[in-house]
Amino acid sequence: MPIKNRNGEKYHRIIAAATKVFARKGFFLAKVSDIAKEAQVADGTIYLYFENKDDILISLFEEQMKAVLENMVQQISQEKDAVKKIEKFALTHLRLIELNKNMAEIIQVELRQSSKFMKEYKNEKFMQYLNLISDVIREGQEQGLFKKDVIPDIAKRAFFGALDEMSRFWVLSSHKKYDIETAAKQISEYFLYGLIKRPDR
Amino acid sequence: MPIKNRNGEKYHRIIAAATKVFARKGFFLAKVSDIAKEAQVADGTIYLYFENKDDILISLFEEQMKAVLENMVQQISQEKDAVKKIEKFALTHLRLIELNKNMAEIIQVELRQSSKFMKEYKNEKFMQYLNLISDVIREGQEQGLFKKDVIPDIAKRAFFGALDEMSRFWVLSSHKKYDIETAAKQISEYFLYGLIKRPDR
DNA sequence: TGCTAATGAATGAATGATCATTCATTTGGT
DNA sequence: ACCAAATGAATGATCATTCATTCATTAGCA
Repeated sequence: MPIKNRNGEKYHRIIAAATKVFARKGFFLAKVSDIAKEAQVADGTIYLYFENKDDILISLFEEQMKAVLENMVQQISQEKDAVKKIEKFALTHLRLIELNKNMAEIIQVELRQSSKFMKEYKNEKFMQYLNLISDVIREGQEQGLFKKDVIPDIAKRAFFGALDEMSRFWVLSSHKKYDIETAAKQISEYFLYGLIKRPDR
Repeated sequence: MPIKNRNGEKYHRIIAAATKVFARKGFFLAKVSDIAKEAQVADGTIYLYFENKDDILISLFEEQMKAVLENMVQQISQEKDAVKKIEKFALTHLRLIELNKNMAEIIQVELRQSSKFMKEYKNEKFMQYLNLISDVIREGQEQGLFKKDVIPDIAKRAFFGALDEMSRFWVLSSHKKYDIETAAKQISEYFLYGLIKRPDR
């Protein structure tokens, strides 16, 4: 009954297998036995490490978002300038997607659903990730760099959403017409300088 | 066997019921019998109008996206200026969300999944919707208004993603801290003029 | 050291619950 | 009376989860 060994290699093997299988089929169409097969364990073994199927998904989020968040904090802190931080965020985010498509796909698709089938589960880590953006924007405003009428809580979602939609495109269509660097550059450019040639204001 | 009456009132009642139920529970957790109950028909009646559960979802998309697309084309064509068109797009998109939360939720969550469990189904209408944005951007570039180094196929996703993430927030958190008009204004402002106070270029 | 007992991780077949779908029957309109 | 439309109980397939059993490892003891 008590779940054991949340650090053992088998635990991680199952997480890795689940990441693959969920990405391929989606949470609902993925069978626990698929995950077991992919991880090369017996079906029952899964339940020595996880409470149930939902718990696999939640654990997977927690594990990966923790890593993603830490990495982003680290990357951003290397830059002083708010403008550079925004650019770095975009680049780091898209690179991450490139690096781990499976995880990206799960975060995009299943994360969205999570609130629907896991009433209790609030994605704390994700909020923290989003708030990195608004913090940078506030910083830029304090430095007198960014317009003060920008609402950081709206801008953070807009910026994240832009990156996220771009990565959805990446993940779903297997062919990359543009490389990561170009996309990241473009998107931060839009947000920082706008589409218009010579702003009147 | 042959499905009848794709225009009858019962057909539309079922679509409406499905929209409600899918939005509440998500596609996979929604039971066909839930939809039947909501539509006040017998379970079996559903199968007089739809091939199967998937077909309900697909039909629902087709119906609603058609309306959404037509409406947006109409709204945008009212504006001459590319800048105004962008602003109008944002406002119209978010208003639509506000107006029909259930549909918005389904489009956001289930649409994403669709490619995973309906291999054949390519969301043509959605691509058309996205392309409205890139068309406007190209138009703006031709008018000499928008920067020529903006890549319309990237920008369309960025802009749509920004709006979409905003509406996800709306749909999931029931409390609206900011009104539609403010959000739409902010987001188009970011894209058009950027976050930075006095652009050097 | 050599032997037996105890442990608990791992297994995978069996269980039981849950629906999507079907179809024999009924209803209601003409 | 006829026929299409509608019904909803019955069917059968699909898994998530359980649990009796196996097996390798460790502990205890002489």
